[in-house]
Amino acid sequence: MSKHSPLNSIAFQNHDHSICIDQALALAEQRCHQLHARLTPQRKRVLELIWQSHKPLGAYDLLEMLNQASQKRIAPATIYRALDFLQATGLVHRLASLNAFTGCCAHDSHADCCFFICEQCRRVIEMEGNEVASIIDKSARQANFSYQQLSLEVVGLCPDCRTDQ
Amino acid sequence: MSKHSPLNSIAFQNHDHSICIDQALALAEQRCHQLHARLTPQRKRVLELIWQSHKPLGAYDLLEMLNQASQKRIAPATIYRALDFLQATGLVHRLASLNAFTGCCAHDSHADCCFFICEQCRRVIEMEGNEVASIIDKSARQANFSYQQLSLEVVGLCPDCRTDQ
DNA sequence: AATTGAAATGTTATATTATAACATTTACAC
DNA sequence: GTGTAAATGTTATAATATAACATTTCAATT
Ligand SMILES: [Zn+2]
Ligand SMILES: [Zn+2]
Ligand SMILES: [Zn+2]
Ligand SMILES: [Zn+2]
Repeated sequence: MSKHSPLNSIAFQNHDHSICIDQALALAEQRCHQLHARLTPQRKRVLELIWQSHKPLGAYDLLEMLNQASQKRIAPATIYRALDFLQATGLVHRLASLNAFTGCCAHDSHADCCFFICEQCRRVIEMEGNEVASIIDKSARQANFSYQQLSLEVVGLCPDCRTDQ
Repeated sequence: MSKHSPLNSIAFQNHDHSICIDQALALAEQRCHQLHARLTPQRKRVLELIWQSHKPLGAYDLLEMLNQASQKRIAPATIYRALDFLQATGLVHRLASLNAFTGCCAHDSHADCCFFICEQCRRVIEMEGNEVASIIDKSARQANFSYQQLSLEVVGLCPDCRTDQ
């Protein structure tokens, strides 16, 4: 359960992050091809920036990074459109509690993810396959609530940062 | 399990909401007294506005309501300070996915709440005592993550709205 | 009752995040 | 190559939230 893959939520472990990046980009190409969606250079660039680390980035962070990298100025709408696309294709998540965006690490499903957010170093891991969804499902059924999507954001300290205390 | 109480998350059921309001305000008085915190008229007014329904309100909604009710103009900072206080005393929750605030319905603990949000009528119920926290706790231990607080927001359709489809 | 220090509120300005509306360019199917 | 839809550019603005400092209110102490 700890093979090196961005899909295993290894953000809190020491790892060769270039592999995360490579895999994420490869997945993006593949996914977009399947969906007949266009991973344009701009969208790809945004995805690359998001994958520079496991720390979520705000839209204006991305904007600044893009504008420093090239000469031409880009406007917020451009970033938000790229982010909309990446979310729609399941390549990126928005973390509501941070107003920030992070690459999707999930193997199977982009939905019903659970995020552990380190409040100190800001790194995030994405937990897949936890039992939360099924519990919520049960609970929703009891309440006669038709559950469509959930977002679970857990704040705390990652292994590194908790020992630094 | 369905006695009338705002503390039972009955937002999706027909109920006499004035009882919710009364109980919420009574709890607020009691809680603030215990904590030696001051439930000033302004803070109380904000809490009353939030409890007017089970639909979360944005800070600027509250601002507008306050400013229409009285003559003197109030600035955003005032609202946000009241909201900060109400959150700190555990009387109000902020729903990150909505940028909005809702009265706390929890019996015991203000923490680790789970919200079911109707995407159509906007009403929200707060689920307490579900098993999510313990699962997250287990999952966090496995990941060596020291979990401090979680927020779970589930979007879907309430019983009323799902039949209206 | 006057003093006083902390808490609460007022006030002004500004930061941060996100979207609307319309023009232009680009890529692809035909 | 032409037409069309998608993508991007551009400008303006909406929506949410906070910073910084002045003033007022409250309650404890003298
Ligand atoms: Zn990595
Ligand atoms: Zn950390
Ligand atoms: Zn009610
Ligand atoms: Zn509803």
